[in-house]
Amino acid sequence: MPKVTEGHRESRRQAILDAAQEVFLGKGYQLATVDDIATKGGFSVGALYRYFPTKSDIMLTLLEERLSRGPELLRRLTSDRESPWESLTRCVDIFVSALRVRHPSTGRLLLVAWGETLQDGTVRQGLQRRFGGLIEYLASLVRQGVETGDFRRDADATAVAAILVSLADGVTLYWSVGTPDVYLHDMRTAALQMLKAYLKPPAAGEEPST
Amino acid sequence: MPKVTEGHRESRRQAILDAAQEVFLGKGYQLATVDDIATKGGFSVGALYRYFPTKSDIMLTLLEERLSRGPELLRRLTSDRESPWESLTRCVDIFVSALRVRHPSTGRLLLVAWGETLQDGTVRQGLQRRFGGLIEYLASLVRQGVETGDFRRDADATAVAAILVSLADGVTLYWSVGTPDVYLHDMRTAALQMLKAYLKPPAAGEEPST
Amino acid sequence: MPKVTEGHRESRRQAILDAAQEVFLGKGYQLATVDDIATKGGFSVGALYRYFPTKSDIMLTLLEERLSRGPELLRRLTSDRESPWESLTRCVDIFVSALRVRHPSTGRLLLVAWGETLQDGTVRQGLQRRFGGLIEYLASLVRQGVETGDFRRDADATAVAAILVSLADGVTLYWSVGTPDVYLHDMRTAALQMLKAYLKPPAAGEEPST
Amino acid sequence: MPKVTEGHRESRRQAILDAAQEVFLGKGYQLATVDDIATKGGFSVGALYRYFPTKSDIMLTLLEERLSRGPELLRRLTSDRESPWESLTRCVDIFVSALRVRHPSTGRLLLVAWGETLQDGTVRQGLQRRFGGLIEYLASLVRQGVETGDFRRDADATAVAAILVSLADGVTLYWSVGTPDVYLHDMRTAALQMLKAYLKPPAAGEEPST
DNA sequence: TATGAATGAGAGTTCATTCAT
DNA sequence: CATGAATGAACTCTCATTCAT
Repeated sequence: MPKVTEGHRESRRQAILDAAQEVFLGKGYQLATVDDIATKGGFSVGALYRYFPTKSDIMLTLLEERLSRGPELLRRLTSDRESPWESLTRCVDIFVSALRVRHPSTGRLLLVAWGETLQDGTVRQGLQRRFGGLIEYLASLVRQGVETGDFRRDADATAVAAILVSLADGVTLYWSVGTPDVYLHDMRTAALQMLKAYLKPPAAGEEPST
Repeated sequence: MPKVTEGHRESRRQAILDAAQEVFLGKGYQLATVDDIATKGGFSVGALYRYFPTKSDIMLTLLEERLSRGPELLRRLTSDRESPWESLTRCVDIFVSALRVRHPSTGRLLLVAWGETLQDGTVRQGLQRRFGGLIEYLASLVRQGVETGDFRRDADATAVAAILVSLADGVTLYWSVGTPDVYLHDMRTAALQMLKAYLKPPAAGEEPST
Repeated sequence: MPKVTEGHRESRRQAILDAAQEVFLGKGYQLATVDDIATKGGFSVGALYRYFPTKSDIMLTLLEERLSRGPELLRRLTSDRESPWESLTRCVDIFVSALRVRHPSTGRLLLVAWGETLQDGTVRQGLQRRFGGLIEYLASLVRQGVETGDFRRDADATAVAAILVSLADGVTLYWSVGTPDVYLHDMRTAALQMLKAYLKPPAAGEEPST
Repeated sequence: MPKVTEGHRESRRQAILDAAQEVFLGKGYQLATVDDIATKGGFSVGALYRYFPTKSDIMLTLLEERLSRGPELLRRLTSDRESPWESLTRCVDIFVSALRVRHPSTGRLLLVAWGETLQDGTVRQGLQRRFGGLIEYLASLVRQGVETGDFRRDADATAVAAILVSLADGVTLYWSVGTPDVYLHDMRTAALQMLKAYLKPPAAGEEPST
């Protein structure tokens, strides 16, 4: 029977993760010190070490709990009854709104993770698993469209999916870093147009969606 | 007339940059020590500091000399007399072959640079400038195609360019890290097909390029 | 009348000492943590601090209650009516059997205590008091033998006693640490022979004991 | 070709060992901090780490270079042409004078080493090897005396040697800690008398050596 | 000029002790 | 009374940078 409720413990854990994320977003993982995190969160270093055995584990947990959930999240938000094309569109929109308003910090977190990729194999694998998960889902959507006859018969589902994910991550990086000339709205439009032009070639004359 | 010829000095400088790059690619910037670099290159730390005032400057120089040259390189390799579409295709091919055989290490260098983005504003600006340069050139190609009537009239040149560059960088990251399911050849084909379908909507029946 | 019986309190105290001793024997005093002790004993750190004000006090108590009792114990076990020589022999035998079967852990405890000697004056004094107590008793036995004419007249009681105790402690250390070539039985025999040869020089031919 | 002479490097190394020894003697290994050592020696922590990879290595080196040389030292100082009995006497005298005037700090070093015995297997093995070395030499002296007929035929060489070494170490500990009632001179006399009475039983009347 | 030993601030982590529950 | 989460000073070790030789 724990002295402190499980809920308390969990909220504390989240507070640490919040503080850590905030600090990491500011100066990256390597330059962030454990003291920074403790100070930001308003607790002592010792407290932090009751919840995570090493600084690295905090990063890994962040990656697992706040970054790698992407694929399943996307699945949940789109798998209602809608056409594959609508689902794809929704995915793109979810991505854009997540980046812009919903979870802008998650974008920066991805940046932090990429930064650790060379020095920490676990981070690398985490990112790769996330990539795999996203690919898989998007490819399944494309394949579905091919099967229903909505999409061109020779569409390369995996390649398209890989392109979308790579593009999304590339955009995320530049956006997270405040690059000028990254106009999410315009890029969304153009990307969807390209996708549509490829997947649904105009048998008859169709005007592109906005 | 300097005691040591300018040529000698420059070759030494390049040796340092080579050693540094090699080390950075291996463990990232933060974890690489100045001793690592000196050891790898076979010179003393002191020597190193005669050429670069700080460790950070080495990184910055690498970024400037080996990463930011991208735009002008692309320009040089494509601005012969060819159609905008041929140029775009060439750009994609150059990218793929650079990643795969020509300068695979440059891909990893980009990864290193992204990692430093959060902690070093200069690196961030370097990447953004590179982005801007690439965008500008690619957008100009698109605009040219629109003007010549090769491409659809309402094509959003900037958005398409931004998409291509973001995609390229996204692919570079995943590729540099050895992610499975990143098949450059298939992605190249699909991307070109999408691009063509968008820019050159089939007035008549055309088969996609390989 | 205390809420908790004095007996309960005492048994708890002993449980703590037991746990502490076990942990100390394993990794020494400095490396043993208070948590180690609490975990080993199955109680909380807080509980521990209700019985002992500091970690150091546990060590000191162990020293006092389980190490410094040596002299009086020896006294009790030998002061029956027997000749001084028999008493000395008994002392040696008690020592050997204590080391080997009775209280082998006490030997290791002595080792722990010696380790703390440099950093803790109280431990040092405890060991010295113990030394003094043992010396005093053994010397009294020798003196007694001299008075009764059993032992050579010019025997240096204090020196012999100091030799015996130093020897015993030296043996204890090496034995507790599992040193090869420490054969207790052979050493006992040889030591007694030397002692006898010195204290009871053969007026006539006598064969050595054991 | 080293920039700094090998001699310089070695003297620096010794300076570190000296400082470390001094600090260890004062507060033991565990409580001594690396800063203590650096401060005592007048150099920076960093310098220290150029010569020894860890704090523990300093201790180990001290053990190896300043403690484990005992056996060979003893050998060198006694193996001239003299009778086994003279050699044994010399050993005892060397021990006493080393303790008292020659290398009193080595005695304390032994104490430090004993303290680390429980937490560091390498230290333990070092002490055991030293023990073995001493035993071996002393036992060989005894055996020699038996062979030449100087000593009693049934003398147990190993046991006697083990007794002498254990006794010496026991005495060293108590002496190093400033225990009252440890009179080296009297103990030396009594010990030699006991040894002689045992090894050279008076066939004819002999008076004991001083 | 080149060298690499030296510096020392600062990193991650531990743990004796306290105290709200 | 018991608990065990929290504290934070102190520890060992690293590494960018300097500078005597």
